[in-house]
Amino acid sequence: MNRITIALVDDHPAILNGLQMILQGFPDVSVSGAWQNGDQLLDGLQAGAPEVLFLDIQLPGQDGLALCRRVSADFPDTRVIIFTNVEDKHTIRTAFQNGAAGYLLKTAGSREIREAIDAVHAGDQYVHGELKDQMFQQIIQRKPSRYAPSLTRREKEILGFIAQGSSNQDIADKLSLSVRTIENHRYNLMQKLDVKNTAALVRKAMDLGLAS
Amino acid sequence: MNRITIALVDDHPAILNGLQMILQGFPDVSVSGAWQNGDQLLDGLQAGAPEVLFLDIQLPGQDGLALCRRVSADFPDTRVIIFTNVEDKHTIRTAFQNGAAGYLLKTAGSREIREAIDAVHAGDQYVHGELKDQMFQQIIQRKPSRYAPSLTRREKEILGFIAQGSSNQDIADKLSLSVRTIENHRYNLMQKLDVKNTAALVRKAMDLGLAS
DNA sequence: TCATATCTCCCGGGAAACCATTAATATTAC
DNA sequence: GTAATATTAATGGTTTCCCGGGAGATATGA
Repeated sequence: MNRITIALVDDHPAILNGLQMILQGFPDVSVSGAWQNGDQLLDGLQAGAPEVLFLDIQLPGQDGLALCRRVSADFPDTRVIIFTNVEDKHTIRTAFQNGAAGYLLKTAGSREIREAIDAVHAGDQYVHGELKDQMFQQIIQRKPSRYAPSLTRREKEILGFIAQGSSNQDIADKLSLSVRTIENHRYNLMQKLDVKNTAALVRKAMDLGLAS
Repeated sequence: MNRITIALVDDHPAILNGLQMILQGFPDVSVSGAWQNGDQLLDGLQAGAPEVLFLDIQLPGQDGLALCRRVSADFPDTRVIIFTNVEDKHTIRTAFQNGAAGYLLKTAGSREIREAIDAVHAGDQYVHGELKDQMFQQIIQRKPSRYAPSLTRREKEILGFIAQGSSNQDIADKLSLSVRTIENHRYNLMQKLDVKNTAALVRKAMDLGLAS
């Protein structure tokens, strides 16, 4: 019988081992490689590409998504499952755009790993149920992400105006405040959200669900 | 043994009958009402509220979501499952904001109906898997809106950098171009998107799906 | 009530973005 | 191979934002 060949990439040896352990529990699966970074992966693939590749995208000094793209392009028969803790919309979207076939959070258990392997091996897309739930919750109750810093009422209000494209002067007029005050709030907002200009502020506010 | 009391509202007799048929297949469930519009529902509830209510929100001449809100407020012990074909984000969001406990598409089979009943009866939220999948697909394959003006390759590239929070200088360095050139592209972008500052540019780009 | 957080407003200088136009090259497309 | 579009870049002036500090007023809550 043909066993499904699987390879793994993760910079944490513990996770690499843990995942390997789970996979060894599947009789029809054989692990053909377990690497800790992109270079090892690319080397290893020369010796033969696996049918399924578990890829962490938070690798030190490397862009895991670019790696995914490269592997998908160079080894079209290899189905890549992103195996990570990253769960923001943008990363997920980019992953699939870069050729990923599946997306699993590291909270996944043996059962979900099994489902993911079977799905992608059959040519389907697989998405972790937990992830779908989270996305759904984000859609239905536009609540700020739990990673969002807490903003004061005034700050939220002003952030809303900024995200709508109002200038400081506009906001000052609308709220009957001094432009200086708005400038200051804006400055504080950038501090709290850890960004250095308006573009990044708007972007991050939207990503975190702080602006509609 | 206490059977779960369930009532139904749908303006199509066929669906009403079909759903009732499925529910009769569950031994621990008893259908306490089957109505064709909101008025009948409100009358019927006077005689005793069910534990679970299947509610279509496309009722002739009535706002099904408002009905959902009213029932949820007046009969807090009744768990409402929206049973409909409507699957747009806004409707779904409003449904849950109006007190819905579950959301099922009419494509649901006996098994999903069973799951939905059990989930909401246990106090959990239930969302049709098909719906979650569709929402997820919307998120990951975001194509530019058809209302988006056409941007040149360079413009898209630069818009991407701007949305990430890069300054003109940053972008100029990365692309080995003059800051003047970037300024110019940025200006053209604002013209094309009809906005007057960076904040609005980023916002609009995201709304139109031009920036990930 | 007293402390802490928030909101308001100020200064001032430097940096960046905004605006409108022109124009020389590249690239495509027909 | 010419016409249309895209890309690059410039001028030069205007406006807005960015930054970091301080300081009084006003809530809010333990």
